[in-house]
Amino acid sequence: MADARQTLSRREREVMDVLYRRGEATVAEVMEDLKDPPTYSAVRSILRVLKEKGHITHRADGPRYVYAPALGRERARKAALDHVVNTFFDGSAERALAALLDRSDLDLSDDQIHRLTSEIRRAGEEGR
Amino acid sequence: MADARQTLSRREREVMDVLYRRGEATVAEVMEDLKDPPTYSAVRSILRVLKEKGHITHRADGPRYVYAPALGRERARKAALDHVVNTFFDGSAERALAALLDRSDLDLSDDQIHRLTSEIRRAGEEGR
DNA sequence: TACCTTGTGCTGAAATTTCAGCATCGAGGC
DNA sequence: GCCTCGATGCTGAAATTTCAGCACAAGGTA
Repeated sequence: MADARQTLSRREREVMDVLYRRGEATVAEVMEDLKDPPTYSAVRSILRVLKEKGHITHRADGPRYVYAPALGRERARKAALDHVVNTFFDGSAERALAALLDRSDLDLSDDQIHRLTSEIRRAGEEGR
Repeated sequence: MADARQTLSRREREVMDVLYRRGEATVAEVMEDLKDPPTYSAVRSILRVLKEKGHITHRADGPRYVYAPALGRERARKAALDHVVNTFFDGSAERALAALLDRSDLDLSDDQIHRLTSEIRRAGEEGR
């Protein structure tokens, strides 16, 4: 669902971002990654709410819980890209591509260039 | 600022997204674009808060106000892309690129393929 | 002029979010 | 066996967000 993210509060979003970045995380790990972390209890509280809302799942790892996003990373990636493309690039994936290519940290090796080039070509030929 | 977005509440974010999408908008236009809009007053209230926080500016267009993001679209685009790349693609612009190329709505013409190919090549050669 | 429409400024309260504290439970060391 | 550490479940209150209403101003029109 594309707007699952939309319904999240500020803290909830921050926590979800951590989970997406790490894949899964304990409460302590979430706290580490929050730029201005509240208490342990507060983080747990937010995780509980997220669990209730169905945005995350948790499994027991020995004595503690490990939390992970309920939505697969693939779908989340697509949703996030969609949102950015629609909001900031007039829905044009091409423009988003161009902006990505402009990033200063994009250091492409010859191999990568080759691979991307053929991917672009393939996408074009398939008429997708 | 990359985390300007982070400090926004849910509604505030929704409104900011509308403004980024449209470039600028009146209160009525913002309402149109909100998927589940509250009253006119409520929207205005949020805009006032956003203005106080410095996230938006407004200019008078005849009898009414037209609101626009304070941060230029270019910077906002970069920040948004950065965030997505860092959160969902392990900081790898290449992976984000690949995901973008995978989008079903990316229907590249030969010209576009050509242009993108040379852009990628240029980026690689420049060692950026 | 009187009136209607459409906008703004401001206020306060409902609803939600955010947070911390307390009680409890299990594992491991002494 | 007992105690401590580190975890969870739960509760309630502070803080913020969200929202709607009211008063007022400007422009257009009969």
